[in-house]
Amino acid sequence: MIRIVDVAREAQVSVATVSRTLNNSARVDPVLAERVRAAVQKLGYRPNAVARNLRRRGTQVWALIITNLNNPFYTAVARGVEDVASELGYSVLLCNTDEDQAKQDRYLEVAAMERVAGVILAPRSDDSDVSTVQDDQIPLVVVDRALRQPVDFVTAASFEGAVLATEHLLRQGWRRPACITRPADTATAEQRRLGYEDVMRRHGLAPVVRHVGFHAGGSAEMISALLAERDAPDAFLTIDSMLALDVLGGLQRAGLHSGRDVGVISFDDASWAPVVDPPLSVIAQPAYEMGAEAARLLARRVRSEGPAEPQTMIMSTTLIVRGSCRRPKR
Amino acid sequence: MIRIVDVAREAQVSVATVSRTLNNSARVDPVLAERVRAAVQKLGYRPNAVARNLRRRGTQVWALIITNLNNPFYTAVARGVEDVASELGYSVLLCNTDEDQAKQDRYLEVAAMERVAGVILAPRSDDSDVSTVQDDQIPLVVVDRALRQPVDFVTAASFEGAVLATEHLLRQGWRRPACITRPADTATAEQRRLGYEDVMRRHGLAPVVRHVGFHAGGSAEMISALLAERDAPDAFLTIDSMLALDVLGGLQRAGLHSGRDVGVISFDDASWAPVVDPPLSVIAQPAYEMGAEAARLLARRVRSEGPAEPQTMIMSTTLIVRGSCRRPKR
DNA sequence: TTGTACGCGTTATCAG
DNA sequence: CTGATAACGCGTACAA
Repeated sequence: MIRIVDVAREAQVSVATVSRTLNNSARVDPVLAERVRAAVQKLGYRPNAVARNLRRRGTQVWALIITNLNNPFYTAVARGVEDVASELGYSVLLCNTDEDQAKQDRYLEVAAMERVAGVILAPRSDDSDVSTVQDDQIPLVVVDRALRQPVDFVTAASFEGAVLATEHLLRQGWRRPACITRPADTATAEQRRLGYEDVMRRHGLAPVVRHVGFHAGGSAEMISALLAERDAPDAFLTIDSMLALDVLGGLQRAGLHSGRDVGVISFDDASWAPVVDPPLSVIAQPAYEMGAEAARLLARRVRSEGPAEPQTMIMSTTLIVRGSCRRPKR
Repeated sequence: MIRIVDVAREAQVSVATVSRTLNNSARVDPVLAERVRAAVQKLGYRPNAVARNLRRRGTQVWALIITNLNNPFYTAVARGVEDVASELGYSVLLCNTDEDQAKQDRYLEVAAMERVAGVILAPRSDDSDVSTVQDDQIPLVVVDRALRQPVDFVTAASFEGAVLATEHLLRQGWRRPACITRPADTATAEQRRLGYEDVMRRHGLAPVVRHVGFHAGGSAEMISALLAERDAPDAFLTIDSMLALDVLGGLQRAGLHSGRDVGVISFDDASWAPVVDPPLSVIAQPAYEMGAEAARLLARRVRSEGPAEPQTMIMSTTLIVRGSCRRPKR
């Protein structure tokens, strides 16, 4: 490996001068600077970031910890984070917890040990423990799912989105919409369920709620069973696009058609939503922008800018009406 | 920040003993070891990975550089890599190049500077420059898309998959299948096109090929135009699932139905494939396993095991027949 | 403006 | 088995 001293020797200057030219950290005689650059070129020198980080007592790396890389919502968030990060000169350590609390804890531990400059976390549960990074004063921005404790937080208006969706369903004439959601310790899912139940209550209707674990496998049976009940739901609100897929599959097996026999609406505007038949109505979240905003907020924290109190940023959701909620007159 | 010396003082031992107990690198008197562990606990000590990496002259981090985080194929690969990595005690630096050669080069540079232990790369083009990591002797495994030069490489049988797909189309009675593919410097896309053309030629049919750039926007128009031609294709083979979405959208706008008016088959078994109407036939790649195998191969390279010559691993693809290729008798 | 020398926090070597 | 100490490669006071 070729070190800074090698460059210094080649350029006939001191290591300090090499360091200074490479980091523009002080004025350097243009002649020497040129010699340094030539030597760097000639030797193919590449600064050792590890040593630099040790000396600087800090890295240029962020950790982004999400629960499911297969969820297009999170990959969109990740792209938002990544774009802003690379713009600002940070690298992103992307960690996938698989909705596993233990894995999440391990990643937080790794982040702390690697002395990352900041962490963006989509927590598994609303009482996830984040003391690992907090104790080390590592800036943390929570994204998507709220934590019980006050922290910097970027999310979408889940409750309102669910209200929008449920009201749209009822407006079309569906009377027994069900809400397919995720475990109750998932903040976002819970907000959506509450929004749904709120509308149902106001309309004097009985909520029908089903919770589906993340490591599915059972949701297909659950949906088929639900469809076979005596007072089966006549519509569905699913709180993420993977659950929408499950419901669509269930309808298919039952020989039912959305936009005709049942209404379907889901959170997240997946890329396939406009292409299924009929196209799926959705509550879209600005996923990419959420990631980008979380990143910008983190950047401010890393630079210790802005107010000290935790910031919360709630981005609005959009109802996109397609065909899957239609209810023909009968 | 709390350092190893603080622990040593608290436990009334030397730093060497602390280090040894924490790394199990040598026998330590159980009594002292217990005192160390107690001190670690009490002080909340967490080893500084940056310092460790400097001293050990190496990290426990891999870089995974892919072209598009939104492509479910690559997220599946990433999961495979990540699972094996975390099993083996490595962290993964996930980088998204957005099909941008310059971004890819920057990430390779970052990987080299961060002294990652290894790199897994899905290159933008078949003549991407990987000398940045090769010069520094950083083990490299290329995944999915081949490079012109010999390197460790894990991929799926693209040519054969395309042959399978095209023959299936013809078997159903379609006579003018078109191939919608990606730029010709994308090794995998090119293999698929060649497989398609090979079958067409053997059947004495004229190939119809369209290349679509990655930053789409134009593919919708292209497909609509293609559909409007005099001798419009009566079937489509798309080489990835995003192109399939484009084709399905085009058919929808043209009022055509797959599995009736046209046949459609695509590479990659996306999660939505079984749910569109009719369900989409596909050539499935073992994406997760490809990632896992690439990771295992990289792990061997990092440990300098196995033969020195570049290894190539070609995993087989599977034709999954659903409804989208059906051709009713007329 | 330049160079020398020390320290960042660990691990590994070498005496004891 | 333990402890003192020299690296690891870089950035930056401080002195020149």
